[in-house]
Amino acid sequence: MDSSSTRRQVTRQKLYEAAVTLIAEQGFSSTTVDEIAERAGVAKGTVYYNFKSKTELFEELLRHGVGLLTASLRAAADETEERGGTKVEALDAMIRAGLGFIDRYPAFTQLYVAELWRTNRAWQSTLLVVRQEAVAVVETVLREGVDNGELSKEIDIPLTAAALVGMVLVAALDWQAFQRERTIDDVHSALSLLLHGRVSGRR
Amino acid sequence: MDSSSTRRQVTRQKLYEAAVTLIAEQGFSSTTVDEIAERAGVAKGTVYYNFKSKTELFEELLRHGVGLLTASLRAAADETEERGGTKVEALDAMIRAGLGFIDRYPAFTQLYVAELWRTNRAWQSTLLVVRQEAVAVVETVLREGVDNGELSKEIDIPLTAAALVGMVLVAALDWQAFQRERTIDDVHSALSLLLHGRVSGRR
DNA sequence: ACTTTTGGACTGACTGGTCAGTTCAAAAGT
DNA sequence: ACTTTTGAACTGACCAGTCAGTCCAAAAGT
Repeated sequence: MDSSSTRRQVTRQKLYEAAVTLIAEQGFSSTTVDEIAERAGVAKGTVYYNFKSKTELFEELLRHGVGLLTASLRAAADETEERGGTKVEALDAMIRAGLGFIDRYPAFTQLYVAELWRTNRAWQSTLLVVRQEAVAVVETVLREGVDNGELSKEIDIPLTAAALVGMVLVAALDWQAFQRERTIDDVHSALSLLLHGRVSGRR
Repeated sequence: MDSSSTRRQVTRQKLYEAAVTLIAEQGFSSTTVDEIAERAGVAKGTVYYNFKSKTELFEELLRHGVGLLTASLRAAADETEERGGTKVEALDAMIRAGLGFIDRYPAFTQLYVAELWRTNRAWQSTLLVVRQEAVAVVETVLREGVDNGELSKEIDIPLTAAALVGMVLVAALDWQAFQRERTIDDVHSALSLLLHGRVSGRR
């Protein structure tokens, strides 16, 4: 993460890690600052020395995590681009990147989904910005695909982007929570089949 | 349940309605029983006369809501069956039914998604049962479709069911939260296009 | 070399408020 | 007669945020 490994950075990182799992399991409100501090192996005061409030800690956590996700999606898209792949291939690569992210940071994903559609919460505006960054990456690829004729002009870009993201998110969380025995490749090919429209039996 | 007393049922219904919107907005832990009672226009004592605890109220809410959803999905599937429609048509009808449900009970959907993948919570077992009921309806249709050759034998039924449910859920929540101007038909056709594999530009 | 000062990082007991759940006598509803 | 609801007061656990003080390594002073 942050290259300048000052003492402070190390502490913040420990706090992120402690907070993300606790909040994913219990939700924001029923996770106490004492718990976070204890899990991070740090005194409660340290939390407040490093963050203005419990909410601010959480918001920075969100920014941090979504930053990692969008970076990973963009990398997948760019890499396909460089290889001269099609846009559908880019989408496929992004699905895989998304699954990889969720596999590596399941707690973060859980927490993100749980908070995303809540209204009236302190961090709504942060979430909105951060969501748009992630969805925009998918929308861009869809738009390019429509422009070069590879994708149907009929598609509704924002809605399709949302549906694709949702498909990946929910399938992956379900996999993590209820179907642990599957491999990431199982999940990827199930989603790939849907993306390529090969669910109905023709061919 | 106790079909005897109508008065009690009315009170419980008012409490469900109050609780569902408040919890969807704020989450379970930061919603107080006093708030729920006030919004329902009922005394606090009444809450505890009708439910053992705040948690129990919430669990019954979950059961109640998912009951409505599965009933609506099953109705859509059965109706298509009776009309002699194909399985893909049944899936399409279920997507529409799902969207209709989310449109009618957005708060419930929000709350369900927020809680579904949490681990270590009091009501986890309730959620697990209730989730399985809903997903099973989709899995059944997929299985029948594979059996009669209408759907590809390649598909992984549990994963595809999860992905389809996720697609609908997330697209609909996004629609409700961020793209209110769209109609339910916009959303339905975007999802339908995906289901039929007509995203790639061929015809 | 040696003492002293500085300041960033951390500590943990404490405070003030909040909230689930209880109690109960009286009223309302059926 | 009986079930259900009311309303308001009360308890005790719990928790976000505070703050006076500790720790320590490196800089400054002698």
